[in-house]
Amino acid sequence: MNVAVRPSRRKKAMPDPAGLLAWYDRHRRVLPWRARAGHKTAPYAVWLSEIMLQQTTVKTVGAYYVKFLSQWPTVEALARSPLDDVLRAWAGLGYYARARNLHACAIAVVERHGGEFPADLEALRALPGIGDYTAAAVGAIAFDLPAVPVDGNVERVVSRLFAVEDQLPAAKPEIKRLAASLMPPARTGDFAQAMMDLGATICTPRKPACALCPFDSVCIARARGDQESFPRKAPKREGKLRRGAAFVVLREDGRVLLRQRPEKGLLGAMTEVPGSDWSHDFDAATALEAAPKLGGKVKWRKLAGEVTHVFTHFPLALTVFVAQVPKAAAAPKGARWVEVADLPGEALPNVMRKVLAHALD
DNA sequence: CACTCGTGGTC
DNA sequence: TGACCAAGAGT
Repeated sequence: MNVAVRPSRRKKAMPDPAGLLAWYDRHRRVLPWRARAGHKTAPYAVWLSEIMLQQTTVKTVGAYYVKFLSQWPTVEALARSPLDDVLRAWAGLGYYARARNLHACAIAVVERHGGEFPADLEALRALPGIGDYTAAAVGAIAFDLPAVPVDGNVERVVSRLFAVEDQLPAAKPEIKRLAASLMPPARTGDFAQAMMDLGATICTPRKPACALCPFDSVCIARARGDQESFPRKAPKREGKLRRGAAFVVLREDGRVLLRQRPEKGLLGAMTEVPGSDWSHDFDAATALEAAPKLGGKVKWRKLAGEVTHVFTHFPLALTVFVAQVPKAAAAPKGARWVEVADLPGEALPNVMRKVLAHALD
């Protein structure tokens, strides 16, 4: 049998990870959690950065990362700290289950692993808040384990390199296989960060800078000229508007009434002003039925306009009511009075900061 | 698999 | 200006 392959039908050369590593050595970004070339960031710091970077931009994470590392220099310190302190420091960063899992993970690392992150993918994957991506990222970046983390950047790079036609998320297994096929025999941590830097700076969602890409000559989508069409994605449907009421109670001594949200679910365990449920059929005419009970007669003033906010899966419009109460007014069960000057330090999600700004302006 | 879960920046 | 996107995990 003739096994010769004619040049015209020869497959394109495979992407060479060594070329990517050489590109990385010249163009790697300087980031707060990234050690200088040839050095390793401590596993705790790698883990902290990876949790914060989940679905969150590098720019946004920067200040939070520095603050956390300063306030909790070790995993033991974080594990010892009350969850509420962690939530206050996390306020504004979003996806608050990450903060709850971060704290739970710190405790688990102390209890299960003596305060040292395990250099083992399965053990990492078993910790709270660590999924496939983060286990591979910490394993590779902190320990150079043979693992390829696949995030949105890597999905984009790989789907273009190989022109993966299947839509996300169905294409994830294939993209993971293809990504793993590129893994170099060493420097897996640098390779992981190189793929992400490439996706963030060259292989961008729109107008990728292909001429500067180390994979330029081997990228199938680039050869076809339809790079921007990858990765293919299923259209996502939009959430319906929900409405609700928020109640800002201002006591004569300059304090505001706050309470805690339920531990799970939307904005779980975070602080809020009292309010109604948020629903599609909210009726502003009966909104005051949800007002906090303060004893005696309370005169509610409905503010003009609404506070709007957009969550990932639905937009929200809140009608804000304000009331002034005497200094002697007691807080309802589960609520507490907080000085206006102390509001910045509270575990208030941004939607609640918008409400307070609207009411206290 | 489909859905929940925040926020800020970009074009 | 609204839709998309950002180092995803849990259920």
